[in-house]
Amino acid sequence: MSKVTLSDVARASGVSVGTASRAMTGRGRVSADTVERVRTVAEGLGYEPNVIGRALRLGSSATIGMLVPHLENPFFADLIRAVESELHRQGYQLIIADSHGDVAVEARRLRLLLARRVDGVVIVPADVDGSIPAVRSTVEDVPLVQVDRRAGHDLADHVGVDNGLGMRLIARHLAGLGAGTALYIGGDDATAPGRERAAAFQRAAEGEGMTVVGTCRGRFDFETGVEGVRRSRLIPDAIVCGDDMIALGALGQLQRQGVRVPAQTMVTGFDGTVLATVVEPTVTTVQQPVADIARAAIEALRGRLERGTAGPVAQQEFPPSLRVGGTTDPLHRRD
Amino acid sequence: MSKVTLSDVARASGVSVGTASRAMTGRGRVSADTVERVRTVAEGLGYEPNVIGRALRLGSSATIGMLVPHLENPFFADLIRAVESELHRQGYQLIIADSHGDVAVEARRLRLLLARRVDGVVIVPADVDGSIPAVRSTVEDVPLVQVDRRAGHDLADHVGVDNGLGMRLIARHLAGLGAGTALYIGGDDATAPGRERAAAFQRAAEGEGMTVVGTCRGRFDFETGVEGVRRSRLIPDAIVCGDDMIALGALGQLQRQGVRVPAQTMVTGFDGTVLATVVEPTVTTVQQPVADIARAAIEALRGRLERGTAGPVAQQEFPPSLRVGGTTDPLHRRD
DNA sequence: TCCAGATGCGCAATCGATTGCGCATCGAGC
DNA sequence: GCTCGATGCGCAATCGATTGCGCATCTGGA
Repeated sequence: MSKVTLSDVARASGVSVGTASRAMTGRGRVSADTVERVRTVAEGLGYEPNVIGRALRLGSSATIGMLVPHLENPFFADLIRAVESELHRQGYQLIIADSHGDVAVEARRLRLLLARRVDGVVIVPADVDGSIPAVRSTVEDVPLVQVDRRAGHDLADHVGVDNGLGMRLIARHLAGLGAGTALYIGGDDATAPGRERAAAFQRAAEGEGMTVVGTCRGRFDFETGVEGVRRSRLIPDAIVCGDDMIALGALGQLQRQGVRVPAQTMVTGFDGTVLATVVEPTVTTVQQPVADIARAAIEALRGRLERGTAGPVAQQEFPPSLRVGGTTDPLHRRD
Repeated sequence: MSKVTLSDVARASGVSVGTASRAMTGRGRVSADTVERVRTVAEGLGYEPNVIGRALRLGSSATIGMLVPHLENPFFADLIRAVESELHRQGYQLIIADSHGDVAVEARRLRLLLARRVDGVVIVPADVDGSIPAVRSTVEDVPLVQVDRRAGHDLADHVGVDNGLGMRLIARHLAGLGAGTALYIGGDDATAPGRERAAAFQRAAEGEGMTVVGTCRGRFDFETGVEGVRRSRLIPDAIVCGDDMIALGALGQLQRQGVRVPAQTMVTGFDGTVLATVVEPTVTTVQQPVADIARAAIEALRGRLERGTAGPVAQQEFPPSLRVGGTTDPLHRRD
């Protein structure tokens, strides 16, 4: 079936391989007659061009590699989905790999992607510092764009969300509901969003006259949320979390401890994943503009593909929006 | 960097390309001396073999393609992770693709994987009937193993979970807690697990003397769980769900309607994903032996890689286990 | 009728790695 | 000293598709 090669098509059409190639691609001088004949034969034989052969000759594979730290994080699944649909619109394919949040694995996967001659790389770096060498060496060879997270500072193009705005939206919302004290549970300094969101909420809270009564930082996962609540002596007016996974962990632990949400304390997440909608009460969160981010990332990649990998590093941040859920519902605020 | 080719290495080592190749692979007759010299030079130049060139020559790429219907379903993320780690242990790479549950997309993605000359395919077919043509034509060209879901019946190797046992575990557990009536909310007949689990629970419930007072079938997602609860007039002793996503939807809707779980009704899921642990109460579920399934799938694939794609179709089912959570906690059964 | 230019197509090189074949060299045995 | 076998390595073909070059044919204009 898929073992039909161009030379089979050529033989069956009575032309040379070169002519058959020209007929299929439409490039070069071939008669309209021949084009039609060859294409008909190709169709009849079920010919599918061998991507490997073409890639070897052209030095490009019409393929982009994408590397994320945790496939099981729904936010990254959303990102992948958005990037994939954007790429397919442009005739590219996507190879997905998972670094398991491990810098060494990440470096290995990057090398494998390069050996596979991907035309470009979309990466969510595992660690803001630890990923620097891998990103730096990759960016010399192939167009690369960082999404969401970032390694180093001006290492390579980056597309993300405006974390400052996101946290201001949260702080304003909470303050508007009368919150005066807040606990922050978020990602640690190993990732750029971890750093930025923590700092951004601190500033935003101050701007709104709220007091941050505690902070807990760890990985972006449920356990961090659970731990953050467990360690906290007092229950503040609001618990602001660095992402939705943490928020779910925190919410669950609060409920286990018999704390009513939003009556006794409010909870917020970040990312706007489906997770925030599957619990009761649903979680107020910051909706990331995933489609915009994906589109901008691909555009940056294509720009470098066409204009060369040199050129100044570009950083883009898209504005998120607030998605209000039951965890900050004023109607149940004090029942 | 990665533009170093074998001929560069050969030139720098003062040998021919052929000898350099033999030195790197270790196959063929080369002196230990030359091997060491060439490898040192290769290392120094940062040589990475070009997978494309090698794949073209060898007709194989040391790569397996994996196609799942919904990347955002944590169960499939678990499966991918398990398959990937098993493959890496054996020196293979994994290309992941998402069919979005669409049979047409699935067929296209399969063709692209074949054009990319993957050595084998691991697939979770989107539809038990609709996926038949795509699976049938793929299985002629390349080793293929179906995981979790299945297309047709004896079309290709399949590795999954013993749905019958899973549902018997659930039924026995619920009956042991005194449940006499149950509502079943699960996947529809578009997937094999959807069919099997529904039928299996029906049988298992009868076996335990329970009455199935209602059934709601749809896609494996949150909405189905929400709908199932919303449509149900009465609240039975237990609500048994076809997977964890449905269970979360059902649980959330119950809580919105003010029904206390497990006090007024119990809820169970299926798959044993992390989802079941992030809500309060945590969900009782059937833990799939994901690692066993992945290992068996790869073993089946390798078997066909070595012994040819012919041979009888093999079907394997692994026994799951019960993971008890708060949704069936007897201590809070009647408070 | 003849020539210039255009058109159609085959030939062969090319991408990078692998491998069968054959030549040259070396050592051992007689 | 000669032969035989083993060993080391280079040559060139090969995988499949693309493309520059050049030959042959055709067309139109003078």
